[in-house]
Amino acid sequence: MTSRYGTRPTMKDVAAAAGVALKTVSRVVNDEPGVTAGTAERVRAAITELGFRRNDSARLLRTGSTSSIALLLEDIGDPFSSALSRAVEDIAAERGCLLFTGSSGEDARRERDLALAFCARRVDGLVVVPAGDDHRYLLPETEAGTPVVFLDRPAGGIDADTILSDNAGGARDGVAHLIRHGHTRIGFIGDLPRIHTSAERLRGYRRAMADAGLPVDERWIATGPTDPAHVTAALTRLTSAPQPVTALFTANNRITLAALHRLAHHRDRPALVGFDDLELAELLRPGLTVVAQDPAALGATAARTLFDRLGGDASPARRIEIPTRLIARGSGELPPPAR
Amino acid sequence: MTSRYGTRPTMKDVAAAAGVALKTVSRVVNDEPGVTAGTAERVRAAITELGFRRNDSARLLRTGSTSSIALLLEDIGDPFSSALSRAVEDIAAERGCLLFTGSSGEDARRERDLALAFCARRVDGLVVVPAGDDHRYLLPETEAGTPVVFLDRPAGGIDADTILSDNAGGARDGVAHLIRHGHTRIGFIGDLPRIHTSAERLRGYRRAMADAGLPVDERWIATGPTDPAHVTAALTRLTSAPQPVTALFTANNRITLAALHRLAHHRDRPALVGFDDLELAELLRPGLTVVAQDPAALGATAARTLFDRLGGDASPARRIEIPTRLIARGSGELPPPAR
DNA sequence: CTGAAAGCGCTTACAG
DNA sequence: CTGAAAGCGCTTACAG
Repeated sequence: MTSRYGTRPTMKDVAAAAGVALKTVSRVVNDEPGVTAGTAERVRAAITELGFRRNDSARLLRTGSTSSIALLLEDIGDPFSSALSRAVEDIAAERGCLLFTGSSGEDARRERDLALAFCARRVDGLVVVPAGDDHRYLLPETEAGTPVVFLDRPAGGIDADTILSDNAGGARDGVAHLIRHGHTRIGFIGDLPRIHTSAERLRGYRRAMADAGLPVDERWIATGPTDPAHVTAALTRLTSAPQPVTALFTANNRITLAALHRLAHHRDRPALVGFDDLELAELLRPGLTVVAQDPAALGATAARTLFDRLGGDASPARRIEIPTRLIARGSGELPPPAR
Repeated sequence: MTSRYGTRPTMKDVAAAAGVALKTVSRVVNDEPGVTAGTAERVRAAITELGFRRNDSARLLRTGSTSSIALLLEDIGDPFSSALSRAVEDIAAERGCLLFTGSSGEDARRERDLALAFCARRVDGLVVVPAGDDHRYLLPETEAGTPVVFLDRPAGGIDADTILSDNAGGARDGVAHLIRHGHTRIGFIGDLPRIHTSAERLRGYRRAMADAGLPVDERWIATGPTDPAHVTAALTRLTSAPQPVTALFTANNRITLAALHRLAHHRDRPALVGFDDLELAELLRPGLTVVAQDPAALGATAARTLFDRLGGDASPARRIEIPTRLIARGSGELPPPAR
């Protein structure tokens, strides 16, 4: 143990200790053929004695690939992002790839800074959950051969692989479910309409209503910020109108949560279907009926697409929609009040 | 745009294009002084024209630090791990550090492989949520100057900074809460006792009972695997004995979840306090009373400790306990049945 | 089977 | 103000 604190032995040190050339050490470390058993033994002894461990960053600089990819999320701390991460990590691990993760916090500027920082590290590829809507800043990177796959939301200004949930189809299914249970006046509470997922879910709502031949009163549709105060206000407006809605479709988990809080003390609860599943949904009374996304499939598909590109797939950019699943647990099967 | 696909321009290319030396390009890229405005302008033009972006991996090889740290979790996909990640990422970002994350899946072997892979990349430091109980494999790394901070569970065979929840104190608070509400026969359902957090929480249970002068019947204590089947069996045993317990302390979120499922159809529900908070806990009827950990504080403290070490702090290894918080919502305030 | 030289893309240390 | 040389820790390409 001669290593001074903070100084690591290099192949050069090992070579000197074993009385061989650098290249011979490299051969032993990498299990390359062409080293006598005796020489290899001497080298291994020196490696153990010095506590040598190969510097992979140096190795990878020479090699050209970094064996790492980056995943840029909205917020690694939320359950949806973390489920995506796990799926991406598993696929990366199969390929011997390490994973950088980073959170944009919905800030387009931070998304850009992080993405470019990852590219500057020369990650082999990038999976991005977009925060902003202009991704032309990534064009030089993709042109230089760093593949980028967009996840959960579409990118702007760049033609690249995109993996999305079937937002419109899922919302349509959820609303159709409410219609099947006798509802005709159905409210929609959603996020800002400029957000792609939000617009798609609203489209699904309209489609379900149209498919059933039901008219839509525009006052039944509330889009805007998803903080509890706004959601609560929208909910009150929809349920206390002269002709109140008898059912609600809440278009994401934050909205569903706020609505549940508001409805907890509500008599004559409207039926409710939410987009996104929640942890204790089946333990509520009534159980919460949801349109669940499949984050594991989203993440895995994004990662596989990325590795396909790294493997040389040069076909046109793909756009893949992952199906959602309706889980009926009670709240979506409440009948409308008898008139 | 002369970049061929897959080939990135280097400082050498920029230098040639601008008709200057490599070093001058470096100066411009790094905003170092000592370049005339005109020269700098020529260099910048060449950078833009070629689409040059500095290779930070190469830079960092020369510099010695990688400006990255790694966080090794049990499973990035679970809410506790992801909350830790976010906290660590925020502190790392303040320092301009990128974050590798990886999941051991509770497998000691995988923990080791991942930790050493990160060390081989020469991350500046490592935060590890232990899966195994022998971490001597990290001794050469810490000796070589790579600081390691252990999080959520203690390490084995290595003297290093450790950040833990106050598991014993939290469990004691939860059980004392049940005692204050009139319970004397209180069941404990916990994980395998060889797991540190599990043993500590059991210790807290015993302490609360002893502090109140209450005897403990060993049949009230069930430790073992935390799959729903085992938990349900334990629960049935505890609540259907001749002298059943009137209250339960469930020692982690998986156990609490399984217990809630089992109790949903139960008349004369026992009071319940769970260790770990759950997302919809306050919307249940009764609301779920919990002892909540503070993953944000755990992660932030671990990351700060790591950066203290990187900043040169060479004081003895620290062991920091983060307080828990009792959140009363109803289930823990149910009285024992009148006799 | 073994090794000396060149190079991955940068920064450091020094000279003009 | 500018640059030529050496070096970070490895691998590649080639020679003996």
